[in-house]
Amino acid sequence: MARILVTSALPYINGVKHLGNLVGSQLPADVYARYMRGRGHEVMFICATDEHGTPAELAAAKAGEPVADYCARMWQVQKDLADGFRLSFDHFGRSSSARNHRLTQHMAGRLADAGLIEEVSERQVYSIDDGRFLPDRYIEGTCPNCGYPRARGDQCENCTKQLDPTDLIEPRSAISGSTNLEVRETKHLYLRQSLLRDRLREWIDSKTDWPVLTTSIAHKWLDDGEGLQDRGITRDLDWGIPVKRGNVIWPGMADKVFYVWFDAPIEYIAATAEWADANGLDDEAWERWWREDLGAEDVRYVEFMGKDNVPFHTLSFPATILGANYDGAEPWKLVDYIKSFNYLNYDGGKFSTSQGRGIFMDQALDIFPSDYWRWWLMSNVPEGSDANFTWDSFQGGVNKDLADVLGNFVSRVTKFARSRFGETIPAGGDYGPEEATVVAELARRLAAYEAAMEAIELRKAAQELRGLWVTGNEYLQSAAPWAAFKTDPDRAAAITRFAFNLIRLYAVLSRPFLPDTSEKMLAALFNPDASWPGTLAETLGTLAGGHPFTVPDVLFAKVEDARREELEARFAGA
RNA sequence: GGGCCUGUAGCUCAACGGUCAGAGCAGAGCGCUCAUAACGCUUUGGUUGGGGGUUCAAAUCCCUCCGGGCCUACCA
Repeated sequence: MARILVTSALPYINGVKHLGNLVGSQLPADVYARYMRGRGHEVMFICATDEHGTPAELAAAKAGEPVADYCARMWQVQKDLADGFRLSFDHFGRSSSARNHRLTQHMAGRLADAGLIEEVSERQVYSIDDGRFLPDRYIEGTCPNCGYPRARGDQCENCTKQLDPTDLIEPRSAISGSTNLEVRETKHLYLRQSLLRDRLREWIDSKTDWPVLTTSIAHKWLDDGEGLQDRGITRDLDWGIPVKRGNVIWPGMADKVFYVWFDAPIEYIAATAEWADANGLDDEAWERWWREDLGAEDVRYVEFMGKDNVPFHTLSFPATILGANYDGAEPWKLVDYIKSFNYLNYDGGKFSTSQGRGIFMDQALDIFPSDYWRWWLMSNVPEGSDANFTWDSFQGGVNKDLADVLGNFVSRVTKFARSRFGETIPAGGDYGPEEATVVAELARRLAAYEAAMEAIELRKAAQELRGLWVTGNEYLQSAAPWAAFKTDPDRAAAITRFAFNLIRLYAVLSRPFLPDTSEKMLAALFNPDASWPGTLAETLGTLAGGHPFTVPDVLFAKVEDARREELEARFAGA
């Protein structure tokens, strides 16, 4: 039994996430975690809300709430949606937790001890009316290059020129519109990750099996311009983790907090500690996942994220991990595999929160059960390139794959059996050469499915899973128990029994993708053994004659054309 | 500007130097009647974006041109 640590990129706290966010980290991570649990491995699956930073403060202000209250409320909203999509986190934490405060401060202290922290004095724009420093992109003004009146302080969206906030003509606060701005001197801590450049490169170069998307982004950052740049890890904000060096005051850093991108990945570790706390366990329970000197030497750590997150996970966070072990005293676990994803578009354009374009997690669950979404999203997950959601494609995937191939298989088997033999699986007859042929075919496809899941090639895995379902329909057509019933009832009984065992097999194999449906299928069989198959010949004998069953309700309702058209219109956007 | 990815059947994708370039959907025909008018079988359809090169052999490697996407470091 292996031990597998799985983390999903942390969803940001400022509102309900859309399907593009879901498909790029939480959902694939869940499918992988469920698969590994199904194989009998010990899995720790961690996620949390990412709660700090300027957008959280602004969202709270807009909602008229104290930021702590806002975050607590939004955490619950996101938790409920995660439950709705059946995301099987062992713990869904919060980056604002006491655990993360302590651990982030501890890590910063270790990095300072290692000589990897530098104090840098810089000039930042301060908005007097807003009472806060403004990140570059929260300053608007006229572009000095093209005259676009709504250029942002980091870049002009119109002419794409990179800007410095001080370049802007008539700069104003993007928050309040105030022009009462001034440049102030402020001191910040920088993580000197440039000093770790060679070690990071060596480490990344050793990961020859990582997705190209992951390594190419990492290399880009290592080699671009003058190479890996040091990064500021503190901010002048109220909401966040106070800057401390371990548990002591950091001179000159009062009233500052750590940068959200410094504390967010550390929350992976802290959330595991939160998990231990929530379950009444001691520190050893979480340390054995994260500390190579305390039991984590055999852990395989896999991270899931969208491509925008890759630089932080390939460079900054590893720099923190490596730096914190400068003296060999704290060997924290480095990631073993980074699965990164491209973006999901909505009908040819980007999902957009501000324009109300696309589908958000809460809306999705109001429209269709989570398994419908899980299936379409995973069988179209943007692995190789950006993918595109259309209602037409969604309708096709649900109707053909789920309703026709899988759902109808369960329906035809259970209804045939009930009408001919009653509500117990028929005894009589034996499996013959036809079943042996199907077992061989299933074995081939199962091996391909397992290989794809091990390699985290999820589109391919979904295809192989569908192929396994198809094999059931092929078998029924060829064995034709309805015909055999008239001449050789024992033969019909054997075919039917075999088909019931296929239903059980499909329930087990489909569980990572379709947890609710899997449960319904097993329930219709009165919850037989649901362990992953060893040998197929053996596993297809699990259900014997006399075992009771019921005909389940239709597993997947078809998406009608009228329904699709209605949804297309409703989600067309502003 | 620079870097990376990408262009294969009407659509979505696979094939990672080696048998006639494959699959799902869509289209056509046949079969079955257990089933959500579901399922199965057969079949139409491609000068692999264009051009050049390397090789016994190229969708695959190299060069070039054309198209699409992403990233480019203080939003997270």
